[in-house]
Amino acid sequence: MNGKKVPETTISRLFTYLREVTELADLNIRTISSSELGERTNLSDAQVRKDLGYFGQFGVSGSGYDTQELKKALEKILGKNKTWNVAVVGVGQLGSALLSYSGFEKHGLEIVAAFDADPKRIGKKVGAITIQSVDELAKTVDNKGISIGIIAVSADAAQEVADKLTEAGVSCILNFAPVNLNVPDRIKVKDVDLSRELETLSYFLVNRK
Amino acid sequence: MNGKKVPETTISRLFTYLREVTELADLNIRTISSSELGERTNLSDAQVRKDLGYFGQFGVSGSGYDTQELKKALEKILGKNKTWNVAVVGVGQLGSALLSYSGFEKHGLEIVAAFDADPKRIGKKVGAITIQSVDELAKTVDNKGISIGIIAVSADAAQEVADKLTEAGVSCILNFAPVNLNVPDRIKVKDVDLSRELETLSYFLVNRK
DNA sequence: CGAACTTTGTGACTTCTTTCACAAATGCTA
DNA sequence: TAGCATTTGTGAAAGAAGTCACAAAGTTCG
Repeated sequence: MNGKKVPETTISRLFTYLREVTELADLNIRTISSSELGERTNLSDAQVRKDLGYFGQFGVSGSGYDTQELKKALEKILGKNKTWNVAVVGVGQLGSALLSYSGFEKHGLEIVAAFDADPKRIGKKVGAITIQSVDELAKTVDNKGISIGIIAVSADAAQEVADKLTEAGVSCILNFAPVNLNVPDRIKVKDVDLSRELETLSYFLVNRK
Repeated sequence: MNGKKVPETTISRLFTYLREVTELADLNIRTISSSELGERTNLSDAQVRKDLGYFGQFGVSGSGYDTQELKKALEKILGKNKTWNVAVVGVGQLGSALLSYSGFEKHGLEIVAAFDADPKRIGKKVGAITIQSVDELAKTVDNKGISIGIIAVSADAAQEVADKLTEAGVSCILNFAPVNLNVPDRIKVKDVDLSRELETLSYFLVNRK
């Protein structure tokens, strides 16, 4: 990788490139040009080349990119070969759904702990995970080497949970609560807010021609 | 609204302003300055003023914004006072969850139809909705005045569903499938891709200092 | 081997978004 | 009412992201 800051949108597109080259590699297609890859992902050829250019030179003039090689390079860049431990805080409707969601593994994330404040829930099991009291959060994050915390509590409680996760030492927070969390810069917060998406749709409907 | 194009990020922030002023108005706080509002939403005062500036002049020099007024203005801008009819296509795990998700109403969206390709599912009821064959999509979209289609099918089938929704005449598509949909410009597509969010987290973990 | 063709990698340019900074407007106090 | 303090609204400047366009590198084929 050269020195320049990589836009987050680039990272996001890298995953779509990875999907495509994986498919192509499986079909035994050996090479693909930036323009073909762009066509398949609805992006311009220049965009594809620029995005890849942040991380090195993967292509060959005249023939394009080797699908196998590009696949491997992207997997490495994107950390697809690593796994991370995850804690879910809040085991209500959403939290429970996340605990039984099978998609995490596929992305190298493993839920290894779950916390709730409600005494009625503490001690119960969801799959292989026993719900713990939030008081045990710091200890467990440390013991189990948890680097990602998922906030699946109500908006009211979210900041408090974020503080606890921060103090416990996680690196990332995936926040499902519709609030702006205040955390130190070193912590990456990713907001997932279906409400916001829905709201944006309705704005579009009101203001379309 | 003046003539300039409004960035989508501005729209998104408008919703956070609305949340704040709603809370403030409920607490009987009469006015708020752009800097206070910025502090509460982790944004700069200039950003707040610029965002609001796209839609008119809502503030008063020297004292700031009237919370009640700003709330009403934002609700109007954002279409909070309207409702829209929604169709869900694909009634698997995700589709079923969406059908029983209570959050849509709160945002002025009402699910009025559900479709699936699987004959075993057609005719069954989920809540008040009877699952229909996708063959009836066009007719139903027209009859019920559906303007939003939600794609909750597998990646393979998503483009085909998008084509059908487009032809049927919806204005927006909320896409839960991890693919890039090709649709005409007049149609607004909103991708919701939890996988992508998760993947981005793992990139961050790999590349943090 | 050489000419014609393809495709990359990357600076320059353009467009979009955010921040700065200040005149103008209003509120507050004596 | 005068003067000081706030705060808005908005052009201008800065910064970020995306597009263009072309030299350089590599491929293909007679």
